[in-house]
Amino acid sequence: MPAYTAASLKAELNSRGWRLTPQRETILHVFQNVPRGNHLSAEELYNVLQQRGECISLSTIYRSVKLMARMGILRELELAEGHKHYELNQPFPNHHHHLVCIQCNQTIEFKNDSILKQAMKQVEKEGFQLIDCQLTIHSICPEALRMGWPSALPSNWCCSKAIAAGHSPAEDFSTSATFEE
Amino acid sequence: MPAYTAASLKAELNSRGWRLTPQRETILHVFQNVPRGNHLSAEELYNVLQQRGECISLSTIYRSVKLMARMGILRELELAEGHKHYELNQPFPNHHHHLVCIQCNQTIEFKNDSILKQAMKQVEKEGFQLIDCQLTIHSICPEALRMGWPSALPSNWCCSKAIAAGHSPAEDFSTSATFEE
DNA sequence: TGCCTCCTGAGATTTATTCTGAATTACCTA
DNA sequence: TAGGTAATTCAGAATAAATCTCAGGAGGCA
Repeated sequence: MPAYTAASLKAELNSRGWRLTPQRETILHVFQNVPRGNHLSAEELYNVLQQRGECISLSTIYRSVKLMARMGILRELELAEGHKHYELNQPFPNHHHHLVCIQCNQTIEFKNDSILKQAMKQVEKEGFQLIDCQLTIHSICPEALRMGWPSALPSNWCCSKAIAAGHSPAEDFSTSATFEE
Repeated sequence: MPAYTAASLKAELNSRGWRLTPQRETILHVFQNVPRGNHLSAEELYNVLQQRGECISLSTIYRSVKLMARMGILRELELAEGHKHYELNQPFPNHHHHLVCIQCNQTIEFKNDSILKQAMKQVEKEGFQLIDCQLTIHSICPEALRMGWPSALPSNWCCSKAIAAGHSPAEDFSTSATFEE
């Protein structure tokens, strides 16, 4: 899981019989410049690209993102309900896991090297080859608990922290994807 | 995460303002009698129930299964592509995690108590309340590797082990759900 | 440079999941 | 134990994420 450049992406693709296209390069570039802790869905990625004047069709985005996940370049996350998110699959020391509130979708990243180690041990034992490992913790955030979760809360209730962080189930994620460039 | 009886399920539901219905009881009963290592999708659960002469509508199944996942009775698994699977959320010593081949969807369950411990530590640190924690390892199985994954394989190729175990992407899971009763 | 594939884009299509509204029923209280 | 109330169910329609199709375009290798 190295930090890909155009050249190394091309090498990796070609070695598997696939091709480097401007679209694939652009998509990887977006993920490499998303602020830490921000994951993008296919639709969000589409919007980000449109805002930058780069138009890549949704089909291509879905195809590219899935391809890169299979290659181990991206990881496919299942955090919020209803759609997948993607982020760079980073090696130690940036490899991390997710703690999610199932009420408001608020997500906290955390690092724990021993988890990756244990996954590698398990994979080796079975003779498999590791692509990615994700520990996802489903839980309830403190604010929801204080509000009397679950009986007192409507199913779309969202805590203030989650709204501030852009994790609200109702909110459009596309605008939260700013860049560090 | 106790072993639920009708009475304890009722108590748990009522304490949250929800009701015990025959449908919910039946659904829980099915999960309690599925052979170990078998997860069911909503559709598969529907078929299993039909085969047993119990007819519960798909809407109800989706709603019940989601409700029980929120309660921590079931866990929602994202193993194969395209749809979710559910299984009982079991406490130590039956709590387990999944190793998945992303080529053929073959799934291996494994136990590792330290993962749950570390998740609990993390949850406590953030003041959250644990519902479930899942370590999902995405990887490539030995047979796919021997066959020259990924370049030499069509995207729907499935290894023999996975077909035998009913993990084939193309296969209908519904018939594999037999009971121990 | 040219050929052979693979890749892209636009839009139709698929399919898991949710929504809707009327009828039913579980639970609480008297 | 009966009755009121609000949750729940069912059937089918609706939604939306993701995939498929196919014609035109372009990357990679000889």
